Amino acid sequence: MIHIDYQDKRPIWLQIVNGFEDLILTGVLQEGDRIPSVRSLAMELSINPNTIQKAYAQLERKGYIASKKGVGNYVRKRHELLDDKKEDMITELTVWMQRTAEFSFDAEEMFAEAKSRMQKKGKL
Amino acid sequence: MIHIDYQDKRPIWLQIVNGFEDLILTGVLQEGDRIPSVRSLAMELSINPNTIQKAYAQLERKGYIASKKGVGNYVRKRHELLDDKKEDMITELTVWMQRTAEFSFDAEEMFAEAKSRMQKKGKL
Amino acid sequence: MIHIDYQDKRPIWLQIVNGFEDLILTGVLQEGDRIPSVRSLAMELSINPNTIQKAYAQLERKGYIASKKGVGNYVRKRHELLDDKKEDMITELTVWMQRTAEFSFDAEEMFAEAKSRMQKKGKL
Amino acid sequence: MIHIDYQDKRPIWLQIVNGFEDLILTGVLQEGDRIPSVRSLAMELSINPNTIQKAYAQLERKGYIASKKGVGNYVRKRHELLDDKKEDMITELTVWMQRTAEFSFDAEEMFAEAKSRMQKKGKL
DNA sequence: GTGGTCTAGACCACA
DNA sequence: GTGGTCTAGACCACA
Repeated sequence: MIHIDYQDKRPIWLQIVNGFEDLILTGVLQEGDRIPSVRSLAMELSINPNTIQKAYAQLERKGYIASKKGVGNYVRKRHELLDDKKEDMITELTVWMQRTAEFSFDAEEMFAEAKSRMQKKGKL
Repeated sequence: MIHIDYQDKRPIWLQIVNGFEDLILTGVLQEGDRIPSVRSLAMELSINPNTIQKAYAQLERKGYIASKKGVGNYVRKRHELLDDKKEDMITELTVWMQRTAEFSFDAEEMFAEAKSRMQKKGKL
Repeated sequence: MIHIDYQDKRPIWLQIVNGFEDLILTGVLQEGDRIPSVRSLAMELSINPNTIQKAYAQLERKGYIASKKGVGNYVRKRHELLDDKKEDMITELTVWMQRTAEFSFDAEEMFAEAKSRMQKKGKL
Repeated sequence: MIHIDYQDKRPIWLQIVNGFEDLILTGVLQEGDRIPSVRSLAMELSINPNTIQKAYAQLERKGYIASKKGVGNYVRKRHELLDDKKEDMITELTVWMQRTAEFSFDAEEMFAEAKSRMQKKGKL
């Protein structure tokens, strides 16, 4: 389910957080599903349990999962999470757009260019 | 000229690098201009000279400035740097757009929303 | 593995960078191999950890190694690096050749001479 | 006669040394010619006389010029200098060739490539 | 004075 | 323990 890339600059705990976020937001993991226990995932990925613990704590803080002591960790409702994600991504884009203005770049033109690159990639 | 924010997650040397990049790319600092000496900027910002040194070494590596022992640091030609910056920002946007696709978000709609937020900010 | 020559004009950090470049390009260090930790190499060579740190940062920037906090430094893929090296060496040779032209020397003749000196050395 | 490039990574004194070496070896400056006095060249290039002094001392040490106190600096015989230069360049090439061997590159092929690049440049 | 290198040692995030 | 950042301070070449 989760894959760790040691070349990736992100710390391992963040890769795990982002991995579960994606699985939940894309619907692979559904509301109410149980995710692996700290210890079993630690075994599976050959990683220190502390690192998994840190990732799960973060996921809970962000509202993606709920932990029940002695029972396990469960995926929470997805709809609001998606809205949050969208909101975050719009904020990101707005910051990006402010920078284009700073350097007098044409945001529309760059948006079109990015879109065409997406399509080329899709065709590969 | 340069302002350090200790709340900022970025290390100090990176804030300095980014600060000068902006000053150069926006044209505040022109080709051939001399930037403060390692020691004088260190004094001004109450920062260790080694940290400034690291930032300046990075700026030289990226092609923003030319360092000469016993002389100082000078701003280099700006045109190519701007092209590089634009290219980097398009790449950033393409990555962002790929994520919208992942979650089945509508990139066009979000782009329009970001644009309208920009305009609102401009009116404030 | 690495040897520091205090008579060498190059700074220590550069000697370390060049040392690892050679070990990687010649295949002594293979893709995925772990190189010594900053502290252990510092101890071994009786050098300040900061100096090793600087060398490793440079190696990462050049694409030779990947650094991970709390994990270590690992050798990256070698093929593209070799191509880069070859390209650099051709550029060097081209510059050399331009100088021969400047003084009306015969590059072919000098190339032959260098080759014969190589062979003599090989026989020693 | 001499031109200083502040973008050049070489220190100023070395640029002056290399500048005169070229002028002498290419025959622009002939045996017995007088080169500018320390002070006049310092004035002309807007450079500290100490820097010129250092360059001239180096040139004398290498055998390119002879200084006569209170009279000036004069160019020495050229033939042997040219031979020295050629010898130095062959040594350089031999070192380069040893590195090709280290990485199992084909020196002949690279030599041909460098030559073709020279020709392309010549045609521009 | 100016940039570049290096040591000694501290502190932090990550694992 | 491991890499990354930063301070304090010294020394060197260059100008």
